[in-house]
Amino acid sequence: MSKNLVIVESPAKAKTIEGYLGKDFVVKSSYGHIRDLSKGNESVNVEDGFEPNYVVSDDKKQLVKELKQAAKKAEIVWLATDEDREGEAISWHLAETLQLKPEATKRIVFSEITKKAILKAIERPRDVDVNLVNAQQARRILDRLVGFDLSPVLWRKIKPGLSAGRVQSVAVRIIVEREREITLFKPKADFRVVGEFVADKMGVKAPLNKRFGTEEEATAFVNECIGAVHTVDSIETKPTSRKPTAPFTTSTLQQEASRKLGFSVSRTMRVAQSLYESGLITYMRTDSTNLSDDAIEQAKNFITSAFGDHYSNPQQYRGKKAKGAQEAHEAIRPSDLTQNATTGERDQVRLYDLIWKRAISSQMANAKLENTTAVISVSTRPEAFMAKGQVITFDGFLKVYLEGNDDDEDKDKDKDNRLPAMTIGQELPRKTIVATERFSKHAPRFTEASLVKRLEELGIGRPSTYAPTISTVQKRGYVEKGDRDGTPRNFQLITLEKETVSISTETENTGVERSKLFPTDIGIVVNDFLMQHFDQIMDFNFTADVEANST
DNA sequence: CAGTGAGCGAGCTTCCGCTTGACTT
Repeated sequence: MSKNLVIVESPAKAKTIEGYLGKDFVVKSSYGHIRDLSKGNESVNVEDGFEPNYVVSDDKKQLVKELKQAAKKAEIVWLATDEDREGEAISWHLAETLQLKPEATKRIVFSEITKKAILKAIERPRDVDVNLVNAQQARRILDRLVGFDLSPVLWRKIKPGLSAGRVQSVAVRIIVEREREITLFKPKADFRVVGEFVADKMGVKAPLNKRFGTEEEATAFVNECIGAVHTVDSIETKPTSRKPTAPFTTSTLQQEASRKLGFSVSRTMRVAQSLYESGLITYMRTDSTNLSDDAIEQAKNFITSAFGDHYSNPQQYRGKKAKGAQEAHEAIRPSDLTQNATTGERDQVRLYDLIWKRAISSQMANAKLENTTAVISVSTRPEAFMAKGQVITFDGFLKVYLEGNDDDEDKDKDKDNRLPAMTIGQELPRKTIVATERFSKHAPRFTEASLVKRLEELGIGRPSTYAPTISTVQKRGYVEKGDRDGTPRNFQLITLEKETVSISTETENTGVERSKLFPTDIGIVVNDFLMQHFDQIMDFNFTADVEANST
């Protein structure tokens, strides 16, 4: 029989690690938590120091029995659950439930699944960290008390089957408040002027450096451009650069799969899970952007041989951690970075492609660009047109990957857009000057993925709960994902062409929404009720502090 | 006399966070 039993949280991880450790080690999985608070009111004794009552859940009874037997046969049990608050608690629950002997029990941690990291962890065992376990218990107990005290109030006052909780109720609040903001929003119009000139036989479009608040001012400007001479006053070229983005965490993967592939957050997680179980990617529930040394080295070799030395820029992404991040795992990356594609189901192929590109590009050089601004004057007015061009002088990471953008107007930000040749003092023939009435836009409604982003910024929820939280608020009927057709809106166009000014009214479609989150009537009623009577629990900081203070 | 409807009581719902399958649709 084996001398050593190692217990980890995930069975896929167990399989990998067993391969690293050899025949003296058996590696088993706890499949997450093995115990939880009991179901009823006796689960927390509020009268007696909030004493929790834990039970092994029915679907874990068989597993606990097996682990107990395995532990009995082993000389040493290694508790190798994740290096975070929940992982520490799982180790403690295992020690209690399996009745492990302290002298034959060791706690080890590692945040990457490489042979080197595992062997190093085995050399440096420690004890279970009681403070971290207590932090987890406080978090668990508080979530139970909040959820199970508030929800019944909603059953009595509003409707049976409703729910409230530290995380979900704040998620609903965010959606409701954004909707109110949008309802109250009054669009403001201004006039933006664009001139089109001819240089080197090419058309150059250049926006004016001033916007006009009223149609009168805009019309006056366009009128005064009749017969004006347009001269190139200055040309300035500035080098800039763009940095690649960090490899994926759960939340950035969900956002990018939503933008680029149109996936819901649950679809992203389902597909990522299947890639993980096939051994193709690292763990998909993580808040860390760290890469293992092995992965960085592998990326460096791949990039150097595929694109050349100057495309490689090995680096670790630190410093912009999400609030409350615990970094028990690596970033999400391909297990083998030299494998640039996978086969199989279409969703898996596409998500793998995204993960590979993001990980590889994170280890590539900055892109170098040159931004050129030509100032084109108007002889009759003090304002000037600003023609902007951009040339990519070295593509760097852009060769592989460019992060998506939530804002449609920024779409061309990274395109090559070269200005035609011009010289200072040159007079440019003018084709047209057009002043267009533009309306300001309200803050966008949330998508599933942008709500996850917001929750993460606020430090609310964890990688394993973003997708379930999004589905809970929809299942309860607080929030609906839906589309809205736009409504037509008129706007004015003032055009100067061939020294003649014309004014026309055009129509645009505004307010089109696709796959956005809308609060329902019941969502609004529940939110307002909770805000009125339990405002402390609805506070963003309260709910985030529960997570932050316990680490 | 049998079926109907009003009224009453009992039992249920619910949290967050860690993991996969085992179930339907």
